[in-house]
Amino acid sequence: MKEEISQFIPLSPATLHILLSLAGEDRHGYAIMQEVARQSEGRYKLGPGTLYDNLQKLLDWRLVQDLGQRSGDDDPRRRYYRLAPLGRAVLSAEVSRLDDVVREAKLRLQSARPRRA
Amino acid sequence: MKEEISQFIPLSPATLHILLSLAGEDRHGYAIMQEVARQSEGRYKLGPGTLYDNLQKLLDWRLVQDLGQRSGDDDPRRRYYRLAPLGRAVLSAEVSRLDDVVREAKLRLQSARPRRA
DNA sequence: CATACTAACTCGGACTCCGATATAACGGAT
DNA sequence: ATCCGTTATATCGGAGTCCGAGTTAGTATG
Repeated sequence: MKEEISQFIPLSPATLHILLSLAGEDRHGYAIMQEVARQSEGRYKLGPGTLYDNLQKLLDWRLVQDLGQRSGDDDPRRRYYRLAPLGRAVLSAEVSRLDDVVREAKLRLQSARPRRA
Repeated sequence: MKEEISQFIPLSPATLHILLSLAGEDRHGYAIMQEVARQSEGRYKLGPGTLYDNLQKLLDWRLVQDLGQRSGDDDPRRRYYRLAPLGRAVLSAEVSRLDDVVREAKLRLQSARPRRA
């Protein structure tokens, strides 16, 4: 189990943002691109190449499920994706790792600063 | 200046860890590998290929300086590297971005339960 | 002097990134 | 009806990156 999760870590920035955008709700590809841009306030933008490469990889790894079309009056072109339980576990492990990295980095950046109040 | 920094972001996991390992003190290549393994408690290990590809890139970008050999009774094979001021600024910006990502992710992971079909 | 470790570095194949491009359905305004 | 900007999925190929295996050689201890 633990090994299953750790083999996917660390996640590339693109992969991390895609999983994160699916953590709150199921989304279709175009919505993932928009959500990633929104979440990062435009600091990070996903092109279609990166998105679909990653989505394919995530489907192969079973971190994400393909839901296909959604019923109702929804735009029938849309293909929805859902974060699978394993994907959620991987995202969670990666976030906790990054949390450690961020804590460590803050210490280092603060203590070893060139003098200046 | 802001643009100068943002063009390097996001950093790949390898690049981030190398910069972070240099934030506290100057290190030679082998020590960077050991420090990255130590910092991540073995969860992330850098091979020499990744290390030297990245180091070359960081030198080209002037985020890191090559200090060459250190004087004294130090092992003369060692080549030391130092985090340049621009590198420190980039690391700082990336850490602050990751901090946002981590905060957002924690919210998403706790508020949204896995759904079933 | 052997052998384990330290140290820098190269190589090449696999993998990833990512914009340009293709295709087409949608929605609203003429 | 037809036009047009947007929404939407997807592929392609070049550039860039990852990364372990291997090379060479100095160091340190027994």
